[in-house]
Amino acid sequence: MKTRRDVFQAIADPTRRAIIMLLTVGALTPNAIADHFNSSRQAVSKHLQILTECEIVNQEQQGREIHYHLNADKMKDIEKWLEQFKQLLAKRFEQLDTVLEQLKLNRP
Amino acid sequence: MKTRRDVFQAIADPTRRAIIMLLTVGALTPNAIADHFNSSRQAVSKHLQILTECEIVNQEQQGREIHYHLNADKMKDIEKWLEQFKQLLAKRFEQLDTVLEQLKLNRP
DNA sequence: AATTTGCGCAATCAAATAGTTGCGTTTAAA
DNA sequence: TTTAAACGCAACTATTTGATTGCGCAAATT
Repeated sequence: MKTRRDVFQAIADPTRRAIIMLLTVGALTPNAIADHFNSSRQAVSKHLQILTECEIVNQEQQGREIHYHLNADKMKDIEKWLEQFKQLLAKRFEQLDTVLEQLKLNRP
Repeated sequence: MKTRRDVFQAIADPTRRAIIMLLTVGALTPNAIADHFNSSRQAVSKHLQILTECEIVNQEQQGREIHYHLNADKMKDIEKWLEQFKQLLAKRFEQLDTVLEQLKLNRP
């Protein structure tokens, strides 16, 4: 398995989903984030690293602290995919409609 | 990590996302699905197993063939989460708006 | 009846993940 | 200046994942 770094990978983990939610409110440091969970700082740090690689999060150094900002725009990738899916599904139902329509026409 | 079986896990893999897309058009057998990719039947079968456990897909036995149907409803779980996220984000901007509003009021 | 086809299942393997522990570095506080 | 806090990074472990191979069973085909 090649290491994938995309939004879908990012949100696959429940802790990361929680971190994303946390960061919607505002930028936080790894310690601040870890305080909200039962996770250790290092564990959070690893997730932040992945989220950074997925470009869902940016770092901002402030003195000895690093503030992690959410890049909410990246979440649109999920929306885009969902939209594609829904369009395909709609088309499928259109086809079904066509079939049903034809059945109606052929009725005696 | 306890094995999670949720929609987020299901869509984390690109092959599984492709399978989901394929199944929007209609139910297919593992072999039929495998024909659309460079994946082997067994590899596809494993993904189908996961998708089944995630309840994104249902099996329907027809003789010696098994047709895999998409349970499109399950995809709403993703939408729900995205919606939650967007609401949180909106609230954040509301707060920002309040702050900006106050800054304006304090202007000379 | 013999063969082929479609499939699940188990065993196996390499790579990735999630997590921990233990550094070292830089910045801030005493 | 010494000490403490906030990190990143590397090493290490257990667990999961994605994929392959080979087997066996049941349903079609011949």
